[in-house]
Amino acid sequence: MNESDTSRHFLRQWIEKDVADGKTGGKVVTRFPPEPNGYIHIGHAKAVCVDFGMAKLFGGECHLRLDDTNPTKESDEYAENIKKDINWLGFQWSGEGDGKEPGFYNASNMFDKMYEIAEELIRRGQAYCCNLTQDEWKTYRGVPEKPGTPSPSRDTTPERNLELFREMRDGKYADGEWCLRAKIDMASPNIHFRDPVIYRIRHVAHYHLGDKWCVYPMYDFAHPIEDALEGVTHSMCTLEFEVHRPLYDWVVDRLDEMGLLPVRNGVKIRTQQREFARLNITYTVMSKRLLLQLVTEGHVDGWDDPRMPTVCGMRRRGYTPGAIREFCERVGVSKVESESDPALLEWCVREELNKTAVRRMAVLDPVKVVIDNWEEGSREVELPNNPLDESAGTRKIPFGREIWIDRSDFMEVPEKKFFRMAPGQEVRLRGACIFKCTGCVKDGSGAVAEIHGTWDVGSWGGNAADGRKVKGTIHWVDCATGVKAEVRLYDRLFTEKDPLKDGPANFLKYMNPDSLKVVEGYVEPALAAAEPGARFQFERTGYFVCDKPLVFNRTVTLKDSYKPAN
RNA sequence: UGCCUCGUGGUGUAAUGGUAGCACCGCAGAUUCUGAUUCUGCUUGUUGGGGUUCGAGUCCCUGCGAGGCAACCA
Repeated sequence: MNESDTSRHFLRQWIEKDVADGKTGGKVVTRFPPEPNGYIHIGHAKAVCVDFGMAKLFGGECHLRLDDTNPTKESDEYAENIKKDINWLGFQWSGEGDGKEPGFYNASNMFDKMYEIAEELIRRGQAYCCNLTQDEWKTYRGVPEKPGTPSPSRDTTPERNLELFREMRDGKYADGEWCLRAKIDMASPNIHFRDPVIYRIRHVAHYHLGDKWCVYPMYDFAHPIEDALEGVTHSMCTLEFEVHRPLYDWVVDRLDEMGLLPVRNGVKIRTQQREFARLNITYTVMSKRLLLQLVTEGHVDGWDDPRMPTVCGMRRRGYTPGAIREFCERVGVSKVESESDPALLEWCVREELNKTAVRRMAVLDPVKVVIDNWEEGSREVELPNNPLDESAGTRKIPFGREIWIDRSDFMEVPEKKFFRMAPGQEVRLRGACIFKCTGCVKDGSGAVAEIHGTWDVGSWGGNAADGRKVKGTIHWVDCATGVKAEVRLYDRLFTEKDPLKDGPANFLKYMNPDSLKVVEGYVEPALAAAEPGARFQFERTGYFVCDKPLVFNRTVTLKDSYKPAN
């Protein structure tokens, strides 16, 4: 799918019109503005695809901006990993940048400017310092149905406000003692217009600027300034910010009055915000807070646990950047809050891996088969690395008298339409020969310990000399040369479609106890050389990625239309 | 309840006043040395009621339902 085929969703039409109307000054500029307070997940990946995707579609640029205006939760570890994950997804920020790195910005690098703008607002009588406590303010702000009450400080003179604000900046006051409010409209039905806080005191070191500041701007003040001053034309965010848009526009209006809006090719660039629905996926949670809880309480092995919906987790699970992008493309962009089916994600990754992943044989639940009429020694089977891609070549696999097969490929008493191994029934051993089971021996507990049978000596390579058909083909690993490997079988993290149905405090009870099964199996010799990150299809089983030598993580199973007869 | 937003098959998404389409899921069949892939076919939909119009998923009114906002978080 190329750009021109992508959906003409409402954001795209919005930008198209602005371009046609000449509002962009010849360049569409978007931005992806994560707060470095956690790892990005598949939900952010959708935003990344939208923000970077729209810029690319219109030949513009997308800035990566770390929205680091709240020092209490942010860190460099998060910042670095966010950059790594975006790159891995296949995107590169571009544009001028606010330092050495093109396209890269920190909101915090604009703190000086924001502070100046705040002072200017004070001078113009559009902001004032307020020392109401948060509890008091609740009462003053009131409820949406009725107008609020003005703060007693609302009419302080600009001179006095300037003095107070500078004292705030200089550390004269404790956290929460004073704050700076925009002076807008205490009667507005939109709560965000009732004199919102735009600066608060935080005696906390910033991960990036150290203790340079003890006052920090609020999102509603900082974000439009960042967008406007960076020359962003189209600022896309999620639905919950819709109510903030009038405030966003208010700030941009003030910048306009101050003559601070940038001009490109003679066109004044006025940033605009639009909102789209965030991505939700059933059987998982997407909130950073809850993901953090899973990590810190040890319910998973870390942010990159392959069961996590984080980008780094999905990477370890074996998902490809292309599959994730395809998924984001296919779920589309709209304003309807919806829940996507994980089946679509799985389809996307199978779709890609089917074309690209190298085939190997692995037996995950081994039981031994002895070929009683086998001559001594071993032979070699040659199989394509990928039957869909001749250029992938072939490999040779040793085959001998004793092989492992999967326990589920044998039934002592076969049900109808069981095309695999069963006494008296012929089955093809993939690439090798036709085999007829003669019986099995059992251990003390009654479990099958060893299967016996004979091979059709005229069928080497897999086809019978007389041309008779064999319905079933199963995979195998040669006992003499097969290699032991650890395989992690992952399943969905939650058993409930909506793990939050009883509220975020109770989601843990819906965790899937079988979300991880570790098994030891045998894999064909070629897999001993697999390097971390290499992806394979284990034939008839699923797609797997090498986590470390001889350890494989299951990305997704193969589709399986075999249904056991009740 | 004040304001804002949104309702199209099971799920996601098109149709921008003119034949309700696509994809995933599901089901059935064909092919197959992976019960995979591939191919073919099928089931299922415009939130209710009024109105405007030759014609309404689309425009208007009114119900109903869902979500958001009321942090010195983003």
